[in-house]
Amino acid sequence: MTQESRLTLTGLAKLAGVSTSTASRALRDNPLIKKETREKLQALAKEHNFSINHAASQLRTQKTNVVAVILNLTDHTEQSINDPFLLKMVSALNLALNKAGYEMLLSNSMMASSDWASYFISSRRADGLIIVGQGKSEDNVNDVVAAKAPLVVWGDPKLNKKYPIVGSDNQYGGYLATKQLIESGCKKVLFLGDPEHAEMAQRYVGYQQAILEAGLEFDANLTINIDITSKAAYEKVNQEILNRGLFFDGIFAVSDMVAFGALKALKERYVSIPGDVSVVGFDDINMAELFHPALTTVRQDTDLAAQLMVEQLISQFEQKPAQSKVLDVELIKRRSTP
Amino acid sequence: MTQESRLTLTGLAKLAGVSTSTASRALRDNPLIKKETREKLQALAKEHNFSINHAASQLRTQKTNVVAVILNLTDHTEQSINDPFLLKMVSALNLALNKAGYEMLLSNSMMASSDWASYFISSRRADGLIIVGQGKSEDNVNDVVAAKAPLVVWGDPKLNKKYPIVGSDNQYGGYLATKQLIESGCKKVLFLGDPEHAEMAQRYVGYQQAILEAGLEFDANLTINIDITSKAAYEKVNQEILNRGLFFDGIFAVSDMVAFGALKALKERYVSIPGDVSVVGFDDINMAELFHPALTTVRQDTDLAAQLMVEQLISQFEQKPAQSKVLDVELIKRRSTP
DNA sequence: TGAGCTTTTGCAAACGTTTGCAAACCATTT
DNA sequence: AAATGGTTTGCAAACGTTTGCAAAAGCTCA
Repeated sequence: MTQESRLTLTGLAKLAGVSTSTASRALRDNPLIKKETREKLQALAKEHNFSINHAASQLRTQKTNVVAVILNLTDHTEQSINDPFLLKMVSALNLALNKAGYEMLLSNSMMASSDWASYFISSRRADGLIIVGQGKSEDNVNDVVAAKAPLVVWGDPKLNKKYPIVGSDNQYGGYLATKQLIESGCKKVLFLGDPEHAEMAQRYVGYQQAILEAGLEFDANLTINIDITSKAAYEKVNQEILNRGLFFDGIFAVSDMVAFGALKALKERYVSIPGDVSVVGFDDINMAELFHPALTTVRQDTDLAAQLMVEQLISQFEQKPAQSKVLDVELIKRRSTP
Repeated sequence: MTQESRLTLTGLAKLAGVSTSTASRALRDNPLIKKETREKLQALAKEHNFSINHAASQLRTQKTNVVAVILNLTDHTEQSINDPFLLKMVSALNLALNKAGYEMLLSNSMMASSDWASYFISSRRADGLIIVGQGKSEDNVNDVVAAKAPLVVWGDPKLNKKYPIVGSDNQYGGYLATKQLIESGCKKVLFLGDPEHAEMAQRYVGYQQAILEAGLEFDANLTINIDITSKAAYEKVNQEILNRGLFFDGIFAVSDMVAFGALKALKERYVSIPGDVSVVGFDDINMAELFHPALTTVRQDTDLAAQLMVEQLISQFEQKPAQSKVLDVELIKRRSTP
């Protein structure tokens, strides 16, 4: 036995010579109860190392104080679970949730493969859902909306959906990145990423915008569609150079990891950076500044993002309306551009 | 209202024309119930999108099916929450737990600042605890042990504690890394890390062992004590070179992140790698192979680790004894050593 | 037909909280 | 001394499951 029959609230009450209801109220610091009584019980609880049975409390109050965070990576073609940016997001969410008094239940999309709403919400495992990544399909998310579950999504906030989305200003980010490359003298800037993925699509729009604005002509051959992983980037860049030579002088990589993959391929072929090719990434993960050359990139503020997502979720708990939020992005200039 | 009064098990039973108890058993596929009845109820449940109220179930069964994972990072002097290795560990644990039918409650040490056992276990938030990182102090962990809570720790398994520890063979890892450096011709190998941190201490032992075995003499000046972050490594290596010149020809970095920091400093000073200085890291995070030069390092198998930790925890749930487990490590030779 | 089995179902009592409502208490005031 | 009003407490009924035990139903065989 791990535990000799645990002290219960009723037990604690008996110890203090009061009723269970008084004990309950006292521990929750309800002002109905005389102050001395409250203090006495709280002290007693501490002394006996008592803590409320959460399951019972949940059952009675219908509140779990838990938020489920789901990494929505439909399959291998997308950002991998190991993408540091996603993990950074998770850890920021963890912090923000704890600060707001919620626990975080972390789930990959395996456990509740499809029906998130019924698995997490109607089964009372969590009060709300934070879904990281819109992925390419939004069926899962729509189901959650249909079930009227409290929900916030990390994705592209410009999309006008029926649910609140928090995300960076991806279009402007793509614009900034590409503009920087063009201003460094690049004439043929590669777009390296997946233009069908919601957030990346916006970055792609920004990329095109910057090119047109600079009076350059848009060349579809410069759009390279790959999975958003360093591996895919490495392999594709390698292969492209092999097949077509160095037909570009700049790369806008849709994420830092993609940029790293590209850089690796370039270095192996002795392409000078930023001499022959300049590179700009997206995210500003920790590694960006450690890398050699330090990566010029577009920073996304994960801490603020997490905080906003939690705010929007909590406001739904309180039956208040929630809104999508657009986060400012910032270009961080380092050594992969001249 | 998010939800019109939810369907309950009793409701479902009524719908099917059976008693609540029958419904309960049917859904849990209890062979006591006739097969047709079971199938009928399971179908009905699916149709109405019913799922058991987890809180009620928990209360009745005293089982949560949740495991709390705690990142035990005492303070800023230790590995940061952003260390990719830790995050990789977390994601591996998530997978392993889900596979075993458990949910993962992720916590930094903020929420339940000290009394983990009472916060998570006696309050029935989780069935067991997985603590990642022994840190420098084990007071918290000892409290959990005293409360007889099911527990597994990721750390140094050679330490003979009263609780099961899963971890790599750190001493052998340190030995392998250092031996590799010496065999590459290094005569003065730096130990870069924190020799007081449990796991690192073992790596340090291995480092010394390899040096003595090779007939070199141990030089305390080559032990550089720093926080286990890339930033600390970068700054310290920079400063050391400034003060003492290039007084070493090899670095055993206690983690890949530390290695990256060191590499950055070396590159900025135009030290050739591995020409002038060879470097070996520890962990084999994804970035190790993307980095330039690709990092020679000692791989820790996080997937296997996670699986073992979950196994050892579950065996405690079943009142069976649990043991510490030592994981094999493997030297991955790349380009930062000749 | 009914005794004796086996299979299948239902009753009712938990699990440990929280909370609306009523009761008890206490200090004032008439 | 009783009525008044405010403060502090306790009663008892939920919340929605699970499960030991007993009862009902179905079957076989004499």
